[in-house]
Amino acid sequence: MKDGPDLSRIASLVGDPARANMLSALMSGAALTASELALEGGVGLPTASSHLAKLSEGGLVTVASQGRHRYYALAGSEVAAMLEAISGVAASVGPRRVRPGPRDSAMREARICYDHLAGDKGVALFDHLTQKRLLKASGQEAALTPNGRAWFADFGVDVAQLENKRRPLCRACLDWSVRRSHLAGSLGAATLEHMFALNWARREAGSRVVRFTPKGRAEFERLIRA
Amino acid sequence: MKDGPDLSRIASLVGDPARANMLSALMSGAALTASELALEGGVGLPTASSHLAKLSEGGLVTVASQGRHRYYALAGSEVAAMLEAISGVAASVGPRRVRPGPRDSAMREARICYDHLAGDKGVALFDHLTQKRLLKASGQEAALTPNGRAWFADFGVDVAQLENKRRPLCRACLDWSVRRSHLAGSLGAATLEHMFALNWARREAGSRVVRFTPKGRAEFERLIRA
DNA sequence: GTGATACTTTGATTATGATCGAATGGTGAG
DNA sequence: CTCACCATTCGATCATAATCAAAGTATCAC
Repeated sequence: MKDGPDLSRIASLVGDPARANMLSALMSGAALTASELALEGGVGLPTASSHLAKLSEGGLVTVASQGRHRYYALAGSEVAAMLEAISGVAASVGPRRVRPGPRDSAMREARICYDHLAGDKGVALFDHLTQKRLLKASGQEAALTPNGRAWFADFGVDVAQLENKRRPLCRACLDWSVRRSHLAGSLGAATLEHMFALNWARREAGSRVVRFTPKGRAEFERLIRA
Repeated sequence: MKDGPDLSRIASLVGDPARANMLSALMSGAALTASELALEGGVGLPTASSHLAKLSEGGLVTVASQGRHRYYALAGSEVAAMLEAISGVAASVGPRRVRPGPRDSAMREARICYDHLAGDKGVALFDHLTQKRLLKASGQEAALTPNGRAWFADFGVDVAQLENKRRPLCRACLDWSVRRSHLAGSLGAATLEHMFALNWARREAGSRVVRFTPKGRAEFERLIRA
């Protein structure tokens, strides 16, 4: 026994309902204050503070003090990917959630995953990119082809600028609702950003749901049919 | 809050040290009896039994009664993938494991992941396959090209027979030590099986470590250099 | 049948940690 | 400087669940 890294240490951090809810909220990619997270977690401020200290100590979240606020955020996309993986299992072996509900179906169609697009729409985009050989994916790695570079330029995303950053340009992130990959990395983030700028979609306040406008929906369809 | 599936329910199952050790042991892919798992978990038989009941109830493991033995196994590769994802985070933000130790480096080189090859060797194989366009991977999905089919036939794996099974032929599984993908699915399992049959490697008793023989190491090198 | 083995259940104990009220430490506004 | 606000720390309470001993159930060997 005691092979490999200590699973239980990390898992038990996620294993508390209050902390799990906080982490879910942080999956939106936004940095939230302790009070906001207390609300999300359904606990009092002192309790939330103690939880956040543990998460921070455990390396799952980072904290940035800004004036009298302290902003908490996920420690990285790796943590986000892990949370998606757990969500996947929870959904498949899950408690057979009785009524999916409208919020749930909206989440399945399009949502934020850390900072990029997930759900049916995210997977559809990823599929299109790989099928048209605009993107070459192997496992969690992914790389743009020359054609892909042109495609994104045409769409309006400045790939060259993104490449200067330390963060990987393309990543494949496993989607919990569809169980297939969607585009992550700085390119994934920039793409979603651009869709917001084009007014194709907007975020629903206080949730991970991304709502497409009728126009946006049509344009998106056109984009991935072309 | 209460977006998506219930993370904490699953995570808390993995969050207990005894259960985490048991699950780690099951990552070897073998089905183990309750007494063996009690040993792995470092707890008494009654305790282990209670843990196993919870894991089974939670859908993480399956149980098969055979005579007076009850064999427990991971519920599926999805659960295995989740455990690898958690391992990845645990390793990266980890408790700065002081001494990696020989066992650890052996695990990094080659180990069993559920039923296929993981570690440096597993990733090297996967890289070779995708680079030579023998395998086309996109996210967690992967598909053999015609060339790839020939390559595996040449190696000695009967692909056609594997395709009849319900289980997917190819999958990409994220490796916790290397953080890149290795080959999973029935093809991944059959490949490792064949390597054992060729005497290229054997399993170390009571652990996930796969030890390559000198001959096996050389042959493997040749295989992925060709 | 009897005894032995493999496992689960029950019940009681104990330890861990989640929770909140009250007090404390910083930060910004006036 | 003082007040208001955000957040953490402390202290005490309380609930959950991990643990094992002992008893119970089931299967196999003979």
